[in-house]
Amino acid sequence: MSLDDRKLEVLRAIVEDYVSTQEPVGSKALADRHQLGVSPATIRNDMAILEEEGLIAQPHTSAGRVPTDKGYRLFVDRLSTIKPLSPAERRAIHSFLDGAVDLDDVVARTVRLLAQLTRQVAVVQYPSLSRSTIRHVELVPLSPARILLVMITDAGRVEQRIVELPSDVDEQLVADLRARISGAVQGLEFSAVGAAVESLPTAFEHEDRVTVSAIVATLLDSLVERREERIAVAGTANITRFGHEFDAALAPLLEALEEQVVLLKLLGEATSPSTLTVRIGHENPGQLSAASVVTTGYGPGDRALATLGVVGPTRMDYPGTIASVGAVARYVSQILAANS
Amino acid sequence: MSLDDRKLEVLRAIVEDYVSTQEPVGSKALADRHQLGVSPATIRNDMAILEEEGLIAQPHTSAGRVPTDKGYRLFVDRLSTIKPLSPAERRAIHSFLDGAVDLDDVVARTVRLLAQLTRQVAVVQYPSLSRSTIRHVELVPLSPARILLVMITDAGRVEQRIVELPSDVDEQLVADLRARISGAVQGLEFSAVGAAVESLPTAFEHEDRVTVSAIVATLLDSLVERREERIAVAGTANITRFGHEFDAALAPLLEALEEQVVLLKLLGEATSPSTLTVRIGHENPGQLSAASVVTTGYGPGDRALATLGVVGPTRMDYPGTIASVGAVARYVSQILAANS
DNA sequence: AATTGGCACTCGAAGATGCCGAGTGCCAGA
DNA sequence: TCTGGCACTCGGCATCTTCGAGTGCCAATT
Repeated sequence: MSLDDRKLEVLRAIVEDYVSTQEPVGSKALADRHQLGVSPATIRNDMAILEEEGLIAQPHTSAGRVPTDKGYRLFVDRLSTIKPLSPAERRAIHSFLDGAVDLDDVVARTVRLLAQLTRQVAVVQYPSLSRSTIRHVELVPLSPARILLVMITDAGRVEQRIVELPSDVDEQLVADLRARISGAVQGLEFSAVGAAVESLPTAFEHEDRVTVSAIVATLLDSLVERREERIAVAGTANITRFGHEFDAALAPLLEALEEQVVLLKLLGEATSPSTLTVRIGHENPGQLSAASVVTTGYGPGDRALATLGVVGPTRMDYPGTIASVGAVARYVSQILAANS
Repeated sequence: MSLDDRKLEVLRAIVEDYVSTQEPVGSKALADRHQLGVSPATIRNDMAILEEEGLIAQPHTSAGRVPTDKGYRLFVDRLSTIKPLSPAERRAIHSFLDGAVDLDDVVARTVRLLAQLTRQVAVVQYPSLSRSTIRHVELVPLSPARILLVMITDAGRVEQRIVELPSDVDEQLVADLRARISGAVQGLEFSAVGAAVESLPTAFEHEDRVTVSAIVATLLDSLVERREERIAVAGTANITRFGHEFDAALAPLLEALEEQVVLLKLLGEATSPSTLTVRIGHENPGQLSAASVVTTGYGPGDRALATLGVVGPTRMDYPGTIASVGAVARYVSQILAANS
């Protein structure tokens, strides 16, 4: 027996009720709260079939039904319509983000906004260096043997590193090198920088090559560094609302949220802002197999420089969360585009 | 009746047992586990007096005693000796912090180290700008109407801001201004910068004053900005170990740890690394009245630029925590001093 | 063939009950 | 001042009972 429309309707009703009440839902409650036009007994038969299909389950014999991960998956893929944001939510997004003064501020505000809108845990990756292009490179001599290397990306991100040189270096050389590096890499993607600067040292006098190599090496270093992937998290206090399934699993979850590595895996590859990824329950790596994750990419003008999203219980309001994540990603992208 | 030595010894025993077992401790257990040389009955009499003094309390009639905030206070002030760190802990501190490449890295490592050592929540403030001195100021023209302002402090912190100018400006003026600002503020504390640059615009041609004022204003701005007080937090997962008192109060605690304002109040004024502050229970502001906080200042060569510390349950291992916080602060201070 | 009402059954949640024992306070004696 | 003895209190725990929500199945109806 296949799943006719009414059975799917029953599944949708179960998901919606369970999300809002956080309690297993029974056939009677369903008949009362939704206009399905059939009696509880009929619904029971449908539920038996949905259960056979693995879409819903009973926590224990005399309880109502709860959607399984598979059930949520079907709901998200085929049954849910995008819930439009309320005017208040739209206003919140604009007023929250409009005051941002620089990139750090944009990210900080975005993550807090998302946490507040979705009442879940928000995660925002800083625009990735490797996918950004270089707007400007600067070398500033601090002392004879110390140089400040500054890089500015098209997303407004400023990276700086202090380079300790093996020997003193004169200002003329620095200025010269600055001009050459600038010329070589301006407008390039970071991922292409390596090839572009590789041959630079050979253009210099032999005695200067050590110095030049040191600077070039640092520049390359900072491309692969830990800071390349900074991540902001907010709304961790919301996990207390995730429900009793998490009472025992709080520690692993909190640990996961402090681990860069886990978070990066979580956010995954940046997708275009118009595509949105939903990962449900066991579709996530181990520590997070009881959670769902909604992510999408963002960046100036639809170029996905980084990923943002939220982490919540599998029993989350998918349509609402999806709408919020999408709207925020689009608006942040606009702001970044305006600032370039 | 005053508190003779044995009663204080009983209090110490109660604190130590309660900290290690997390359970109210009774007279019998005390007599068994400590060599007090008296019988349980005697201990009971002593406990009755300690209770009258408000140093210990009974959760309910037929339970053992638990130290009150006042009891912990007395324990910390007069009964606890500093617990020397284990060699393993010393090694951990060194190996953890020695690999740090720059200030951000030092802070990031410190906060994780503290969380790991104390198994509590660690909080580290970035070296405060206003108490730092300026090592270097740089102005980098990015485009005709855009300048990058970079400031480097003696703690190695690099602050940068992009200044949008009202009109184009030529490079000569920028270079000139750079030299003047540099001369005026180098070596000064940030808090003294305002007075030092105030009169700068008047030294320029009338037509340039608008530009100069804009740059000076941004410079002053960045002194009072939100980023002035960045704070790193780690070990939030440890709150799950804080005990059942916190089960209900998890959300407020997590919220407090995300709120800059609360954290700043928590860390308070930076004290010298040799002084250490312990705030117990209700001595803390509202949301944290169930927690204890151990903080101390740190900075290059005993100049307290910022504060670091840990937040834990009132029932914490004070001697151990105090030793860890102190040792970490001292070592970080050394590292900062070495880098200046 | 699908739907429905009826009905017996299951089983967890929530109380009620009773016991156990840790811990106390008090007292009389050393 | 300390100690052993003793009666008392009361929370925790295990056990038992009750209650009812929810189910599956079946025979009757459409």
